[in-house]
Amino acid sequence: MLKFSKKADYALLALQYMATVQYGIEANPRVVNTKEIAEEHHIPVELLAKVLQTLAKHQLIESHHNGPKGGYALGREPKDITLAQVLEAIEGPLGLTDCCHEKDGQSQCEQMNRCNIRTPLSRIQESIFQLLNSMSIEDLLVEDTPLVIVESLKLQGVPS
Amino acid sequence: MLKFSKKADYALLALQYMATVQYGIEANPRVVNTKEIAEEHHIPVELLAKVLQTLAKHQLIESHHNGPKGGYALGREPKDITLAQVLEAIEGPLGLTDCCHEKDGQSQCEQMNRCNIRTPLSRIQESIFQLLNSMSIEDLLVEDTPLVIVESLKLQGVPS
DNA sequence: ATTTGCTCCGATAGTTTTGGTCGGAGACTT
DNA sequence: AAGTCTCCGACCAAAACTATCGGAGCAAAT
Ligand code: SF4
Ligand code: SF4
Repeated sequence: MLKFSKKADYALLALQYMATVQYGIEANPRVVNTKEIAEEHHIPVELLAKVLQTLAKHQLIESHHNGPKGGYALGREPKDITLAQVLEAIEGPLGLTDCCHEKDGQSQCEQMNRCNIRTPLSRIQESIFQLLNSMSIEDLLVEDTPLVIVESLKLQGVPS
Repeated sequence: MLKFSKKADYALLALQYMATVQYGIEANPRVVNTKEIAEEHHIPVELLAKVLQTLAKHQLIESHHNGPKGGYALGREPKDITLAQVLEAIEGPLGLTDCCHEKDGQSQCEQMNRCNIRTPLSRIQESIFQLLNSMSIEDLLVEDTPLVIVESLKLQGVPS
C-alpha cells in the first residue's frame, strides 16, 4: 500500500522521456513510438503500449497513428500535466480510504457509521493530493538528474 | 495504489478507540479486548486480532494476557504514536517506488540506470512520509468528529 | 495496389497482495 | 482443574497487478 504501481512508474518514465525529446535542452520535437521508449528503459513493450493507450485516452498525450512514422507526443506542455492527473489516468480516482469519495449510500465501508477517523484521514488524503497536483512533468525534466538520495530536504513546516 | 489497506484502516480504528478509552474525555483507563473493538466497529474478529498482534509486536500497544480480564492497551501516549509508525508496523517499510530504499545493488528495478525520475519521486516520498509522521493518534482523538470534508487546507508550498 | 510498420483494443494467462479463517499452545483468573 | 483470554503460525480464497497475445485499422512508403 501507499506505493506506486509499475504502470504508474512506467507512465511517468515515458512522459519524462517524451518531454525531454520535445522540450528538453536538445529539443528535437518529434513523435516517439512505443518501442523506442520501451527499449530505452527496458520496459515490456506491450505493457507500456497499454499504458500509453490509457494516457492517450485521457488526453495527456496524443497519438499520431501515421503508419511507419507514427507515435506519441505530449498533448500539452509539461507544466500542464500534473502527477495527480497521470496517476488518476492510470489507476482510477485516487483515494486513501474506501470512504472518501462516496456519492450514494454506504456502498463500501461497513464501519462508516462508527468511524471516528474519517475526517482526519480525508485531511491527509487532501494533502497528498495537493502535493501530487503541485508537481508536473516539468519538474521531472531536470537534465542530468543526480542519483543521490536527498537526505534531508527542508520540512515544509507542517503545522501541528 | 496509493491507498490504505483494510488492515491499516482497522489498526487506526482500533488505536483511536483505545486512545479514547484511556485518554478520552470520559477517560476510563482499562484494557480492551479484541472482541470488544471488533464488535464495536463491525470488523472481523480474527483479522483484527492479527492486526493487534502486529501492533503489539512493534511496541505500539501492550498486550495484557491476564486470562478473562486480558486485552490490549496503548504502549505510549497517543501523541507519541505517529501514523507513519502505525503504517510501517502493519505493512513493512513504506516507499512509493521499488527503488527508494535499496541498500545493496539494483535488486529490484531493472530500469534504475536509465531512470530520470528517481530523485523527484523520492522527494515526494519524503514529503508524504513527513506528513504521515507529523500526525499522531492524538490527532484522531477529537470527540464528535465532524463529517464535513475539509475543502482546502494550506498547501505547504513545495519549493520549485 | 500492395506491403509495411505503426497504433489501437479486447481478451487472457501468471503472479503477487490482500482480506479473511482456522486451530493449537500458553497464561492467567476463578 | 476449568474456563477464558491472548498469542502465533499456518492456511485459503479472492482480488489486484503484471505481463502476454492476437487481431483489426490506418496511413505512408514502395
Ligand atoms: S473505517 Fe472510516 S476511514 Fe476507513 S474507509 Fe471506513 S469510514 Fe472511511
Ligand atoms: S523506474 Fe526509477 S523511480 Fe521507478 S522504481 Fe525504477 S529507479 Fe525507482
